This record gives sequence, C-alpha cells and structure tokens, in this order.
Amino acid sequence: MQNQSTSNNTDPVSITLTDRLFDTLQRAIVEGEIAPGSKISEPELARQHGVSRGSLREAIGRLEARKLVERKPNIGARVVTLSYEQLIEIFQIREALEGMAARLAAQNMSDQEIEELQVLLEEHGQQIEEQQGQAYFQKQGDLDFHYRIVQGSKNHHLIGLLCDDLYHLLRMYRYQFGMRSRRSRQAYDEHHYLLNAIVARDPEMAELLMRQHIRSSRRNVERMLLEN
Amino acid sequence: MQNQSTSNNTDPVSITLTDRLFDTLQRAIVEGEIAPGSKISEPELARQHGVSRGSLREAIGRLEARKLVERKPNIGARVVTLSYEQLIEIFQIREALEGMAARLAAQNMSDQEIEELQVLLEEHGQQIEEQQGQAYFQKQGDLDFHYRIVQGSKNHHLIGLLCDDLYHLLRMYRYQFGMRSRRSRQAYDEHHYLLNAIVARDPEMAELLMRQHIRSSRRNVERMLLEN
DNA sequence: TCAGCCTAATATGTCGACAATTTATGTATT
DNA sequence: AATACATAAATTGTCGACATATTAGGCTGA
Repeated sequence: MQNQSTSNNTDPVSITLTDRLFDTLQRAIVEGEIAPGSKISEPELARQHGVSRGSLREAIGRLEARKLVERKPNIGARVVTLSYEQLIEIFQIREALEGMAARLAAQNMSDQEIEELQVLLEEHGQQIEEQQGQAYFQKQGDLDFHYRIVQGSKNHHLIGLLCDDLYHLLRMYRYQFGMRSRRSRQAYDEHHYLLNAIVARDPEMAELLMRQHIRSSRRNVERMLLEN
Repeated sequence: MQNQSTSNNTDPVSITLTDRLFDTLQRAIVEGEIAPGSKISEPELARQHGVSRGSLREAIGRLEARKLVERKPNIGARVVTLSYEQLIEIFQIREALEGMAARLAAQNMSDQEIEELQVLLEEHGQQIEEQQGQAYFQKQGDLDFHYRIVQGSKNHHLIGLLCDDLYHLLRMYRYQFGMRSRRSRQAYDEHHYLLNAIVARDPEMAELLMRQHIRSSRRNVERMLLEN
C-alpha cells in the first residue's frame, strides 16, 4: 500500500539527486551510522557520496527542517544529540497529535479501512501467540497500526507532521536507546480497545484511548531508561 | 521579550544571506505580496534580490519545509494555494497542540510568568473597553496571549512547531481571507477562564478550555467564510 | 483550422571555484 | 610553561557556468 517510493510520478527516474542524498543521509543518521552529536563535514561527505557541496547542502537543509541535524551559521551542522528530556517532549506531542488523529479516524475512516485494520490486528494477535518475544515484529506491528490510524484521520497536514517529521526522530531514539518493548501483550490489548471505539464511531473515546495508550508507552520507556 | 531577531548570537552581522532572503520571502508570501498559487521563478527572484540562484534555492527549500511553497522536481516551486479544507486541518492541529501547550503551561509556567500574563490580559481588557472595534489590536492581543501560553509549556519542540511552522501559515490565512475577529469580547472572556485554570494549576481544565477556545474560534471563521 | 512533431528558448539540477569566516598552528613575550 | 597574538589551513557561504529537463513556438500535413 505504501510502497512505490513515496511518489506517484510518471517518470520514476525523475527523482533528484538531492532527494536520494536526503534519504540516504536520513537513514544513516536514524540508524546511528553517523553518530549523534558528530559534526557533519561538507567536503568530506560530498566526496564520500560523489556529489557537489551544493546538492549536499540542500539535503542538509532538509535534515535540519526535520530536526535531525542542527546548524549554526559559519560553524556547520551537527547530528542532534538525543536526550531524555527531548524524548519526553516528543511523547507529549505524539499524545496530542495522535490523539487527535484517532478522534478524526473514528469519524473519517471508511468501513473498508476499518475492516482491513481489524484483519491486521488479528495477525498481530496471532504473531504474539506463536512467537512471543519477537520484539521486532511487535514494534513493526505497533508502527503499522499507528500509521494506519494517522492515515485514517484524512488530515493531510497532520499526516505529514506525524509520518514525515516526528516518525523518523522517534525511530532514531529507538535505534539509539535500544527501546525494545516488553509489553506487547498489553499494547495489543490497548490497540483492540482503541479499534473498538473506532468501530463504534466514537471520536471522544478513540482520542481518550489513544492518549492513554501513548502515555503508558511513555511510562514503559521511562522505566526502561531508568534501569540503564 | 521576543525581539532581538530570533538569535542570541555574539555577532549580529553573522546572519547569513540565505536567512535574510528566507525572512524576506516568507513575509512577502504571508502578506500576499507574492500571490498564492503563483509560480516562483528562480532566475527572476534571484535577479530582483541581487543574489545567486544557489542561495535562493536554499531559502526556497526552507519555505517548502514550512509548507508555504510546494515544489515539484524539474518543474519548479509555487506558492501554496489556500483552501477552506486546509484551514480546517490547521485548526484541528492547533486544537491538539495548543491544548497540550495549555496543559503543560499550567504545570510549568513560573509564578512570575503567570503574573505577567495577568497584567497583559488586563491591558487587553482596557483596550476592548476604550476602543471597541480596533480589530488589529485585538488580533495582536490574541496572538500575544497564545504565544505566551505556548512559551509557558517549556516544550521546545512544541514551541518550534507552533511558533515557527504553523504560525506563519495561519498569518497567511488571516491576510488572504481577511479574517477579522468580531468576537473580541468573547475571546477575551475565554482567555480569562483559561488563565484562571492556569492560576489554579489545573492542567486538565486548562487543556479543555484552550480546546474549546480554539474550536469556537474555528466556528467563528467558518461562519465568516460562509458569508463571503 | 487543428493536431502532432521538431526545434529553440527558458527553467531547473548540478557542479567547481572564489570569498569570507572559523579553526588550527606556531611564535613570541612575560 | 602559559597566555596572547599573528599567520596558515580548512570550512562554510556565495557565485557563475554547464548539463539536463521542460515549456514555448513554429512548421508540416491532414
């Protein structure tokens, strides 16, 4: 469904060099290949990727807009450093935004979309039964579920904010802090309650349950980080 | 308080050319000097402002990140076209985000900040008494109030999202649609209720009242636009 | 007259080079 | 030896030019 590389262009080759660079660098930063807090040297990176500094600078500009790097005039760009405080900030924003997304999804998702989401959730349930402990599939499942809710809001601006901007920052935290989730069963249940509210077309309840879900996810992360 | 041109740099001249260009273009777009939907010609704009296309392109990239222009590869950039639907989307996002900001402000604002906000609100009250109908001051007052609440959340990411990204888009709508507010008295009252909740350090109530405030502001805009 | 193609003109994408600023290096002075 | 200053090296900011893609205009043929 969300394959086909982001664009419905007629000519698939028309993707610009800056675009590819941006994707590559974003992945490298999110996955920690370029360490958090490290300086980004324009001459070096340009040489490594075989592109001119001009194209590279445009890519860095986009990374800056997504808060993946910070730039200071005449000094240069650095990969952001992750902090506990900023992670909390992100969770607060997610709570507000995804809560609204759930509210809107309860109003705007088509019946078919809801059915497909029920099917997806059943698959997650089976995966949890069969292979308990497969953290990867659980995380991926969690992301899939949230992704569909956000799409279901039909609010394009909101979708962009969540899926383009916040999503990658969050992924970066998962990689860096090794945020494995040990509460897949509970998360699965919470997804179920939320979906029930959407089936019932109850926006108020959907928002409430989504916010509770994200709050409990945040508490889980807090506990995990305090363990070290 | 928010003067001094965004930066606490040691050297005020160190602001880059791209920065100035960005500010200039953003203002021109927001105030309608460059019409919505119009094409942005790189050679023409570069010549007008006496800069190279490279610097201009970096500025355009930032405008794109703020959703003020839309870009298509090999085609060019256009100023966004405003629509009723998108305005509704923005109000939904504001409701979620500013609601959260109010919640956090009730927890995190200092006593002094709250006192200053009370003083500000009293001034607004007097202005409404004295010169009723001065739509400009009322709008400015509304912005000031919301601005301080957002700052009071102490969530830097949230502050950036609201004050850097959404704010200018909203201003653009105000200019384009001529959104004068005819409910200054009611807005003033709603601000008062909200402030009371913050004084009482009641996050739940603060969020609720902020969301109601934004919803009623949205309804007002809807009514106004339907009149044509 | 209109549709379709071919060519010219213009616009965007990318590059390498120069200018200005910051950082590193080395020297001198106390 | 440590600090301060001066100089050199490297990095970022800005520019003009070339490569490539799109648009405009004219020509041909039905």
